Amino acid sequence: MDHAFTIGRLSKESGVKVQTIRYYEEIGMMPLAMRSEGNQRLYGDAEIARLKFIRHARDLGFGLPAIRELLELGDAPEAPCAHADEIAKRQLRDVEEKIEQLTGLQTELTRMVKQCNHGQISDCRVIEILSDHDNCLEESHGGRAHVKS
Amino acid sequence: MDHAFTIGRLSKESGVKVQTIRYYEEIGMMPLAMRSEGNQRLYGDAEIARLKFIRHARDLGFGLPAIRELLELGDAPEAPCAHADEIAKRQLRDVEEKIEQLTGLQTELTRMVKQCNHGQISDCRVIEILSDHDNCLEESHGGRAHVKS
DNA sequence: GCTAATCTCTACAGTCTCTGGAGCTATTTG
DNA sequence: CAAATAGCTCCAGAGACTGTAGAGATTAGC
Repeated sequence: MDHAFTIGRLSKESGVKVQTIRYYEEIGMMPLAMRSEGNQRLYGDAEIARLKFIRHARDLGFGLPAIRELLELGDAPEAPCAHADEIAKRQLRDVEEKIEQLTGLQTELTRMVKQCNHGQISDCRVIEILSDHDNCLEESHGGRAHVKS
Repeated sequence: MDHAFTIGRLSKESGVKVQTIRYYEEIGMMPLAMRSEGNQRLYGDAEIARLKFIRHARDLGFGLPAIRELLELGDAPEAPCAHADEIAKRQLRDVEEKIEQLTGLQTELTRMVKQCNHGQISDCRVIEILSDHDNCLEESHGGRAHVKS
């Protein structure tokens, strides 16, 4: 935990590319790293965890602004609750919604895999099924849960 | 079912923006549309279903390459199941993994919201939850979610 | 100690997936 | 039939990377 390492090692440990790490630093998702005598970035274990977190959250479909908020919850655990609570609640709603939708897809994919028993996919109904799910379409907040808006 | 309609109606019915539909055509996610005398694209019901499917899958965090694969399952209904089965299983694994991670995050966020009601978030473990997931050796394929909110 | 291989640095161009605008044409409707 | 609406193509830009070039830093082998 003591000896710092450079960006290449951080990249390997976290699974985030070197360029991406520098990009995250640039946009403030990662703190400004200490520098060595020769101007190379130096990191510790905390950065590995942070990057793994970002990577997973990205994989789960969160946008960087959302992830930034989640990171803030961890960065300032002593902060007054009002704001954090609001963020946590909003993220929680988002997460619950994602789970719900994914569970629906899981069901359909499972059925499909079952139906697909080494024959032909003559009645593969993924498209039908997913496109007929009108109920989960009109979502409150304009559909895609992402940045922007 | 018979009368064709133009892109605006398709957009409304599917919930996908006009520009995005044209973009999908450009990159081959949607077939080249027939054109009217005046060069306007004409569509039928099949396109509505296809676009709804794409939209849902995007909302769920699938990348276009993955969606393309899923669409192929429906486009080639006479194809032998082997490959399709494999794709479906892979997507299913991906979905299950996401659900698992999201559930962990959900638990943590719920806990935080609860704690918030009583004072402060003394130990926020959001990062830990999502950063400790080493077992899921990041896999490429199409899981990437580029949706941002 | 010197050199070659291997990072790392900055800066900037390009990709992917949309999204929006300008300027013009087609269609609908009052 | 003119105005409003919708569509067309082409182009720019945003978000989140990804890759490349050229120069400096670090390390490993001799």
